[in-house]
Amino acid sequence: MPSSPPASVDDALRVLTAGTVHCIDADELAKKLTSGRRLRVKFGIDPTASDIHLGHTVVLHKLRQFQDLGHLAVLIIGDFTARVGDPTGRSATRPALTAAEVDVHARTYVDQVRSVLDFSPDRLELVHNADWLERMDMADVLRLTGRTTVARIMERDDFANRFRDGVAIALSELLYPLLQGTDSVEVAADVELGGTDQLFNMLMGRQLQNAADQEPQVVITMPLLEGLDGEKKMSKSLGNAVGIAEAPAEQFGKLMSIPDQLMPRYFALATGWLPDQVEATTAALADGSLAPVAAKRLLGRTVADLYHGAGAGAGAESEFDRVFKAHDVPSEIATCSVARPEFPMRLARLLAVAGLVPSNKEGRRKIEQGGVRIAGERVTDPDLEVDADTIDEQTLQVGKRAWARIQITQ
RNA sequence: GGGUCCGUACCCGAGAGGCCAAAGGGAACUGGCUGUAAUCCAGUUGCGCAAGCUACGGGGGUUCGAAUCCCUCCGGGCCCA
Repeated sequence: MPSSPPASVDDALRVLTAGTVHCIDADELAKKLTSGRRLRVKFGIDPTASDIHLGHTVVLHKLRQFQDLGHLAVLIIGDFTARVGDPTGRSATRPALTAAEVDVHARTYVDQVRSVLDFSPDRLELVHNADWLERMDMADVLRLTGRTTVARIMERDDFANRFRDGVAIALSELLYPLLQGTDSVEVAADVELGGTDQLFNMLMGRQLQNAADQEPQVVITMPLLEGLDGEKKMSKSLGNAVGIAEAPAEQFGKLMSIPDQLMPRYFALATGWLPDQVEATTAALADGSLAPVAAKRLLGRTVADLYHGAGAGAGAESEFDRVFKAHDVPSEIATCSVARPEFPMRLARLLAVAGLVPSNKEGRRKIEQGGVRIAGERVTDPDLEVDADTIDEQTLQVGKRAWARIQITQ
């Protein structure tokens, strides 16, 4: 994936600023790069959830680009801040997590980050912000909170909106930007990366670094990637996310379902590609030399390869064709064992027993809607009863994506 | 401390004693079409084979009948101090 390091500062700048929304500011970044120093590039994550999806990788890929250019990624696990809860984008106070929950999340998180970042010791520093935040006493807190004003904090949209709409804001949430800023001082960050929603917090880092007589960090924000619906930002709770730990076939299929106009965005933000490749692909798509369906397949393969190794994408693609073009059953489907005395049984119920539908009633509905097949043959009678011998070793299908093979026991 | 408002299905949200298994939207699901698990169009969406059962924050009450009225508890918002 990474090419050889660009020779000049200009080349580096071009790569590093590609796809960014803010870079505050570019001149400072150029100066830092010109110094020839290995820059300390901070990225903080709060382990409030453990699954990383493509939305999270947008910033991670940018961080990787810094690493590939010889800089040091300073990955901050926000084990302390996770307990406060980042108010960003929240319309309500985040539920507090226990230290134990945070710890579990942090471990899985780091495991998944390995697939994007370079974990060589000279390219990555991993720290936990509880190491310094937990040690602060009341005097430290007063000193810290004295560095900004209520008006300044309330400028943040999240806070302003919630205040205006009469939604609760916990006092601790107001402190969040200060904590994140403190992290920047502690790790002496040269650059901080984050999503656009982090702009305010990251700028607070500059302010605090100034106060601590440090050279302020360059703040770089990346866009928030839209989810599969193409509307809302990708988030697991909205159900529009592609997890990086998901099976390749799942990733491929999900990516095939994104709206066409979203493809350039995903190429730019979710593939880890360098600007040249992104531009070439996007241009080909625009001038018609790359068909939309081919581009989407390329996207799906690229992402699957990225997280499951080269070849995973091709495998996912052929499986996809098998199931959705040839309407064949998948190469591997779950087997469901049912005891012989249970039969004869209504098919609607069997579907529920096999876990293909949540209830008998739903099974009946699916049959009425023409969504149920036995061994490829559509079933139309919602009251159909099946007996053990005819159903043994047969494949049941509900809709386009759910199968089970029935096996009779005893 | 005082006042006041709110809590409805996966989410948002209407309903203000019976016509309420509960409008509408989102979401999801099924079918048709297709380059796709896209778009578009149509349909479905508590459980039960059924009689029926459970459900509108929890508990209790009024009533022939309660999501709707009363009491109480829990959770939350705002205002005044």
